[in-house]
Amino acid sequence: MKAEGTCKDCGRINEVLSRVGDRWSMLIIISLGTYNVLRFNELKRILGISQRMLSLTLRELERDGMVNRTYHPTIPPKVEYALTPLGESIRAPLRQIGDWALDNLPAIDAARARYDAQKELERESA
Amino acid sequence: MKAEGTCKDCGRINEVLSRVGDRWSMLIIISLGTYNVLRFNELKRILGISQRMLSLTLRELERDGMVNRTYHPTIPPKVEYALTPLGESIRAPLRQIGDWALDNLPAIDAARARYDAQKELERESA
DNA sequence: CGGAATCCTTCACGATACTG
DNA sequence: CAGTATCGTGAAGGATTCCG
Repeated sequence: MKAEGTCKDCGRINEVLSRVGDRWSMLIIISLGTYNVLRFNELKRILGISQRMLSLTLRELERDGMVNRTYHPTIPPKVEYALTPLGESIRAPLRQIGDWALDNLPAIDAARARYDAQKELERESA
Repeated sequence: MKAEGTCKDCGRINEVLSRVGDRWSMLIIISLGTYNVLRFNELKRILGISQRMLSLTLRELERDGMVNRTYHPTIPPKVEYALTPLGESIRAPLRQIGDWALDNLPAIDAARARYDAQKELERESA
């Protein structure tokens, strides 16, 4: 039972947001946006991601049409990854969130400090 | 070992993005943005979320200063949740992603269909 | 009504080893 | 080099029960 009471596309939108909000997908998109083209092990080294997760995440991104995979049948083999136009197009809204995060991290940290201090007081008075 | 090779704030930004990308956090923010004020069980009913996850997620959002919790010591008790200004402020960038998702869902679906069909062909030829 | 505590299952993820 | 396959663990999340 899903019960998306808000709107009927919320499920799909959330699906996309989950993909974007996913740790590795986002970092891969950012990296490819920055370097344009990267090989498998370059991404692996840059992100500090396990082979397994990199392989899985890249496959998802490729399937969703966000990333282009180019296989060069040389020896040793060489595989290059780049953003598709679709992948490029998500960078702008992604940056919006990133900018918001940067702008509001201090506020979030302050809120957390307040919250934790308050809870601490409540616990002492018990 | 975290190894954020991209930028030093990437860890924190990703933290925020994970919160936003999280299924329930996002849906709660959207719901509170739509209805302004909601009680615990109203949110529960609207979202089809378990008590446990709703409680945990609301606490996180409150701690981060995104959501305001108001306790009315009546009988029976009544607790109301609403967005703080900080919570309100994330709605705009969130909408950007939502709009992107809506606009590009057909492209994503098409890409998936292409990908799956291609993989199917490859498997047949084996 | 609005939670907190407990239990239990699933699975996301990393580490490791193997292959073309 | 660029993966796939397998295994083990911790954490996420639902169901249930109890409490102020």
